[in-house]
Amino acid sequence: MTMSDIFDALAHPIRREVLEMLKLGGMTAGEIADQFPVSKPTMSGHFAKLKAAGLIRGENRSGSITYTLNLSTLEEALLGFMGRVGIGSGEADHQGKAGDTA
Amino acid sequence: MTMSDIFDALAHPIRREVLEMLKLGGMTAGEIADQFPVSKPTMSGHFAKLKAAGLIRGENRSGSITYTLNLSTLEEALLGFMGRVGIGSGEADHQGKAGDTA
DNA sequence: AATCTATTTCGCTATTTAGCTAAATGACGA
DNA sequence: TCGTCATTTAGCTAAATAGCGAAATAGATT
Repeated sequence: MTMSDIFDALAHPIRREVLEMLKLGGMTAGEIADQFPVSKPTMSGHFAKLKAAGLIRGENRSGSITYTLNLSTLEEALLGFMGRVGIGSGEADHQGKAGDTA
Repeated sequence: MTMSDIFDALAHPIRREVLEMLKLGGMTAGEIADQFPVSKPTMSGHFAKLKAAGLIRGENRSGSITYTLNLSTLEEALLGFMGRVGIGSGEADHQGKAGDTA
């Protein structure tokens, strides 16, 4: 659940797409896997990374596993990083704003 | 400069830290490299990736190279992705800026 | 030109990641 | 229990990534 876990998880296009799909609601591992041209074990590995990063949650529901998006983790990580590089609301850092001498 | 380039660039902690450092202003390659416990050739490789992703710009200034943060690329990518997963303004899919699936 | 400094490119090795098939696990229905 | 479906784990290979030291390049300075 560290910051690096999260950015590692986001590094793979398939994993980013999985997150996008889950935006619309929970889906089972199989349903998700069917949308991608890789094997199910490979997809299972992607799910494991997303789960390790805290970006999705798996719920065991009657024989299959439904994954749901954990939006708050993602939001916290991305907004936090954006703040640190100076994007968005000024809650980035407490001292000098960008723009002074290099 | 694709979406994947950007997220690949963000995957490495050193590269994320470089971006944070540059928030305060431009720095030369050597100045940046001195802050990290890896060799200069290794840092040079990190700069190359950040540059390929469009996240920094290098300016040749009197014998050394000053890198500056290209905030707009980063902002566009992160806000775009956040929009796609449903973070931020309710608008989910704005305009696809990256059609990469590789 | 010769040299010095800053940075990158070139080989090279070690580690990590992504993908596969095959086998194992877990839950469910007959 | 037996078989079946859904998913994960195990074991492997190929490719990508990160790191290094040595050498090459590019600008300045002498």
